[in-house]
Amino acid sequence: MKDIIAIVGPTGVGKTKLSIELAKKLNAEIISCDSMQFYKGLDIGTAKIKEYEKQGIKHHLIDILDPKDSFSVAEYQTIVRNKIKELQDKKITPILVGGSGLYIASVLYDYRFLGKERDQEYLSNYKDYSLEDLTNKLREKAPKIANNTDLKNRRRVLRALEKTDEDLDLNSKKLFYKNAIIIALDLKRDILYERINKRVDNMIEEGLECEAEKLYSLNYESQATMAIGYKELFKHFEGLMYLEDSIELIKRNSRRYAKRQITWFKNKMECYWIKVDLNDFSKTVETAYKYIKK
RNA sequence: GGAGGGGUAGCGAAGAGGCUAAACGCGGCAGACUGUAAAUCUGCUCCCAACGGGUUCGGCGGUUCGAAACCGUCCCCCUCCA
Repeated sequence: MKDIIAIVGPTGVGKTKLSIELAKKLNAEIISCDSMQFYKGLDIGTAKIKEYEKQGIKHHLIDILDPKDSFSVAEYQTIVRNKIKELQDKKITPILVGGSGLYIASVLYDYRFLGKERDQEYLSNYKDYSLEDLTNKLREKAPKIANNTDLKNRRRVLRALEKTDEDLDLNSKKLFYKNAIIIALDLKRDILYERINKRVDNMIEEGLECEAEKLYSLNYESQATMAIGYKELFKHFEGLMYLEDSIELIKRNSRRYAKRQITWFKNKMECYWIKVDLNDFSKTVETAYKYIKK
């Protein structure tokens, strides 16, 4: 029997549904691993679970942040590991559910955040530097780190500039929890994409535009405002785009996101993959349950 | 019937004699990613036994050392006039 369960997969496969079904069978509570569901007010666009859908199952790490707050994986790791301990002490099985690969990996694997954290002020010094300038600077300052950095990625190069050699000595291949299981949900690509498209239409019907407008009116630039489903509508609010085009963009970005998620789970984590049975979801639940009991 | 505009890879769209298997965007695929991660970034996408070869830019026929680009002709589409 596994004592920590993670349910991962691309957006729109049915992670939430499976997590509830499993939690009902186990003495379990759910910990969200969704980098956007942390934020209050981002409900429709992040497909946040609704109160009645929870069916009495306790959820953690949802609505813990204000949309203008910033957050980091390192903080997340600490909070969640503490939360896991707390639940286990109470003999409750934690089920981690979400699609934010790095966040999940940071908890489940032996990720260590030893160096300096990101420093917005420091980074702003380099605002006007070209990528080339930045790479040269990095090569000069820390050649070892430069060799381990994607030098075509401006954001990475910037971050690398504030890294220390401690960051190089990282061991993340090992599971942090020995008895954890990662279940990854999957669907045939075209079916997944179709579902994603439909889900976006539903979100619009449920009032995503209104929700986005509220976020927009805060007039903040933060991690939350980069969420898919919101940033595209902002373009419409700014008069740069027709509503229909914004909606299409949301669909496109969601599809691309799903694809990136699949790449991550396939290559960065060791998962038990389950093809979701859309006609008979109980079969999917059964399969997952079997893996957990092993 | 007359006058214009146009037909380019899965789609949209550049290209107007050699540097073009053909920009760019979309779509698709693969990948990277340890402190912004729903972010950020990279590669591939005509066909093949593929560091080489084969077939392309509506059809056919020309001009030329050389054409997607020039000429003729035919087919199709759009706009306007009758």
